[in-house]
Amino acid sequence: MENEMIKYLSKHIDLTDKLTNVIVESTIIKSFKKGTILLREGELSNKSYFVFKGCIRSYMLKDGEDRTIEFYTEEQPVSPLSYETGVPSTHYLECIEDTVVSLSTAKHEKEMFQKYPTLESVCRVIGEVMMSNYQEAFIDYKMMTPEERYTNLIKTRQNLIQRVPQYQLASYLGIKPESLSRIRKRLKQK
Amino acid sequence: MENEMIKYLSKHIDLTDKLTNVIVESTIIKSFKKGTILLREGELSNKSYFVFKGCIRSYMLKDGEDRTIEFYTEEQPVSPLSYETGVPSTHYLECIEDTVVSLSTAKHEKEMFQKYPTLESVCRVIGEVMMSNYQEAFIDYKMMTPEERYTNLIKTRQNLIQRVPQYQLASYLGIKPESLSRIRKRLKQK
DNA sequence: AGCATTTCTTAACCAAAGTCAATGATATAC
DNA sequence: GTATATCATTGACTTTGGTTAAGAAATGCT
Repeated sequence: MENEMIKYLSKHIDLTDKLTNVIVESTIIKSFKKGTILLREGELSNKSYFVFKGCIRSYMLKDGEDRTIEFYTEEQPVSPLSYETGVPSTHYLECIEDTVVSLSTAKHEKEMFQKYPTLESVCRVIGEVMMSNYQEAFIDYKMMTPEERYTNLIKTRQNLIQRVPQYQLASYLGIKPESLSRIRKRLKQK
Repeated sequence: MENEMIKYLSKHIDLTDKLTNVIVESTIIKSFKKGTILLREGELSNKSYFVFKGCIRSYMLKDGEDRTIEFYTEEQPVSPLSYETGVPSTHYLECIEDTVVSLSTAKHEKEMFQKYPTLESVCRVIGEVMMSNYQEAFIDYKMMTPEERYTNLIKTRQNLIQRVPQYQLASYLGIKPESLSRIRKRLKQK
């Protein structure tokens, strides 16, 4: 399991053997059953995750409605906003499949950063890459129509479409389930 | 001018006097005339900016149309995606007013990080806060209708509405100028 | 397996944004 | 200061998504 995490980190920076060991040894692995809520609205989080297997969905309630913010699947890091800012969470984190993650706490992370400054560099770089990805996702969202967003999702995250219920996909795409149904119908006719 | 930058950094972390001095001394200040293009599609950028005065607009061309991604005004940092990733830029950076910025290059930044590791901490923390803000902006965008986005903009960035031409605002809100016109009309009637 | 619940699709109708085209209003250039 | 560009508004019409309600399909539970 840890190997996947090292593989992920290595994509962004050259890890020394020593650092690799430190990471592997201090990694805590946890499993959660489908349906487990990892974080609720109003709660503080001091945990961040790295998904090895399964899927975590982040969503919020607006006007009583469930709106998906993001799906985190294999090899994706999950760091709740309130992890960084200390502000109570506005959104939920839910395992929508049986999920295996590694877990890290803010305290533990801080200690590690002090012991191994290169690790902080790693995290800064990764943070910046995540930031870039996020910016790009936002831009894409803004530039595309719902239909384009759906066809784009088919291209970029084909597996999500199989794994995730339509109504969650719909809210992820910023539309109602009925509209997603219509879009699918429209596309079939082409 | 540098004071504003120190003020901004201090919001996120306690700066030592020494670090403050280092930052002030190594700051390069530049002025650009309205209309100056700082970065073009396809170019690589190794520069990041911090806006003291004026406004930088980032936009891209999609189907020959000019779509605004973001407006950067006083006290906002601007770091092009390609600054981090080394990938040619997909978007433009344009000064839509006479603009004064501080400038930092990737090379200079790297040197500074090696000399002053705390500075890297500062940047990591700021990066994470920016990431949070960005995530939140994205979520807001997804959760709101165009009309809500416009009224929200009035609340949060009133000055933008005065400074920026309607058609740029429209593309920033993800709609056509005609629709923004209609939204404004609708709101007046209330 | 059989029943209940949840999720997905369809249809009719409404509201809002896109499109196209024309007209006013502002800026900008000369 | 006037001519010219650009930008903003308006109107008629189209397209697409939201809403509501119904029924079909899938899933869960005992």
